[in-house]
Amino acid sequence: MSAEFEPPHTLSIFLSLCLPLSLRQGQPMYSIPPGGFRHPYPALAMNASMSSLVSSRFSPHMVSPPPHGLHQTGIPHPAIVSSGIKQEPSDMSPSMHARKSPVPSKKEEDKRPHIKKPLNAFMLYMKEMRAKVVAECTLKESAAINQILGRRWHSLSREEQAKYYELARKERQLHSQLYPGWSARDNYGKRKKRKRDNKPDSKPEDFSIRSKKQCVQYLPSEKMCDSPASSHSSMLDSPATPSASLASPAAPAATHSEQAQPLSLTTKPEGRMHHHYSLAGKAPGSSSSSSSSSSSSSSSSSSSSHSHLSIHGSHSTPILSRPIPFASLHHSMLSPPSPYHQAALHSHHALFQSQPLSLVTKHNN
DNA sequence: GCGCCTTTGAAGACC
DNA sequence: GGTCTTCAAAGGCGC
Repeated sequence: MSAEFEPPHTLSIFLSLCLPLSLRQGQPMYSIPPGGFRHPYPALAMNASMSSLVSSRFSPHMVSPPPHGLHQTGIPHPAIVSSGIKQEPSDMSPSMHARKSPVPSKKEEDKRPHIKKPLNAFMLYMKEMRAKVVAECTLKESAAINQILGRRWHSLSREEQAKYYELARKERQLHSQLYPGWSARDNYGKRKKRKRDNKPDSKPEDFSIRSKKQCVQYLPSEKMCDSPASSHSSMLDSPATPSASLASPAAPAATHSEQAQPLSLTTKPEGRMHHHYSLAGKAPGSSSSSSSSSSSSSSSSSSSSHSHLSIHGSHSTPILSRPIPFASLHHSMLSPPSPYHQAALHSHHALFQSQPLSLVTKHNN
């Protein structure tokens, strides 16, 4: 029923969640990409200002008042796609009914609309900036674009990042309001992600050797795209090896933010996109990991192309297992994950700028 | 046509 | 509690 087009509670939720947002004050938070925009919460996109507040995750046809439009529940979430992954919710009859049936059969489960995860801050940033980078760099491959965006992300000011953190937080809130029962776990396995190294005969060091292309090498010098390239290049290829920086106790005051912050460090061994350092008591170059340019990712035996940096061992021998994005180094280590920690962050700003390479090592208590 | 690549962040799973 | 894994977006490319 279209009568439910605008569930009051939904609107109020949206308003309470999103309107206070002091995003996009100078510029549109989400520029409209060539292909049209996708709105995260189309049902809530009542007006221009609102729609521009939230990220875009739905195709235009979703944004404009759909003929059959909204689900009976009146809460068509952008994150909803029909069973298949990466599908546009064309005939969407969203989510809610998935949750209505308490014990869905397997068949129903397959039909169950796919409620996507809310975008995190970086994803929101990417969505906004992708087109820009594509235009600037004439790059098309997302892998390359994402590399650039990743570095740009870290070059953002605290305030700028905070905007996205805040938006992401609100998105999560809204998402949870709309889908109280939803869990990220619901989407597990729906992506048919890459096959892990669970092949019985795959050696530990094999999993890093992909027959497919490693990834797109983005050439910084060719374009004005992203100067940081040179910086991280110098940063990570520099004598100051990751281990050196790892050894740095770093961010003494960042006690709070150390929690569960995925640490990343991507190195760019000449000509390669990255390889992974494993510092678990071994030198980066020793044995499995970075000895060759074969982009060996030793990390954990089961780790994928991006496992997290984990610092463990005797609390003094950090292990770097996640590909460490050049610029992300300092961010991961020094910057709080969210605006919630901005205060503390603020005090670290100077350090952040002057000490790009440093890791927060866990000190045993 | 599916999956990988690549990025960061959030959250679930696991130990 | 700490670590690991998966997924979210995106589009070119390999198989």
